[in-house]
Amino acid sequence: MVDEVLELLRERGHRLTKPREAVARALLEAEDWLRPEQVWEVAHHYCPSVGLVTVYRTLALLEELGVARRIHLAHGCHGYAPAEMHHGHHLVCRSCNQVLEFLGTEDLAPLIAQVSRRTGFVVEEHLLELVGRCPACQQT
Amino acid sequence: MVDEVLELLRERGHRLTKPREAVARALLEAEDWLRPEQVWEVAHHYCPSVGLVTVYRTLALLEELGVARRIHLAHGCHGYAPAEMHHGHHLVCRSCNQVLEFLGTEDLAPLIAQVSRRTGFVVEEHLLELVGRCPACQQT
DNA sequence: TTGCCTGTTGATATAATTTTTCAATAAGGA
DNA sequence: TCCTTATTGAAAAATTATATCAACAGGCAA
Repeated sequence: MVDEVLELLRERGHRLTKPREAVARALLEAEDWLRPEQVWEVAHHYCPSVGLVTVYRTLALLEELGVARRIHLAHGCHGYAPAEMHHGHHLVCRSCNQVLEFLGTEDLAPLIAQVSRRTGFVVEEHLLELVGRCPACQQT
Repeated sequence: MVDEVLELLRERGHRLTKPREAVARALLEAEDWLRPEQVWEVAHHYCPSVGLVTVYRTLALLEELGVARRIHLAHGCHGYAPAEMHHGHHLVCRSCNQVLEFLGTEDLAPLIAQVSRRTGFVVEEHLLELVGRCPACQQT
């Protein structure tokens, strides 16, 4: 899994380094999306010397390679999820900020095709965020 | 238009102030979404003394009232659009960052209803972002 | 294996954006 | 008009992300 990413890096002419491996590993083993700083905490475990700056750089690189996906959060900072995990969309609770993934990408295909036809855009990815209140937070 | 917002503010127990009116006016007359600083520039025109901090506070308040909608942009900062304008979604060009609005909310209604039923979430708003390349940027 | 070239890194500084603090101000009811 | 208190604006602080640059290390060639 991580190996495939490292292989991809090499193919594209990037060097294989410990920091990059650590960041890739941290992201890929995530159960959920992580904020850059959280990625850093985990990556740190694999490569103690890794700096936060490199985490940012590597996440951007992984996004470019299609391995990571950037998520836009309600409160302004960014999160990243492994790309294959994020073929679903997310559901954010406005109160407790929990994020639930749900599937349903195929429902959007016709819409995307239509938009693409009308605007000339090549749509490379999409993000559907539903914001609301989870069952627990509705009771407040 | 602005009057309705002011009325809504009063109904909810908020005070009617020049800065709030200026921010509401700036946002409502926008052709497109604006970043907080852009809102400030326009609001400034209606209330020269208004500070950027108040713009942030008022935008948050307007969002709470359902008058403004927060938009999550690719590069991390936020933008706001009048709520009624933003019943469409947006299409972001990865290269030049231009944002196009497009309609199609009704297509999502069944999906939202289904998710709501399955998860127990009350979905209050949604955001669909398509990211890709605009016709001009495809040629690079 | 050794050495070299150059892509990468990490620390620091910097930038950009948003939030907090708090004294002064002004809205709106009495 | 007066009083209470929500609201404001300026400055400071916090947060998040990026730029700079000398030191380092990956990987190819010899």
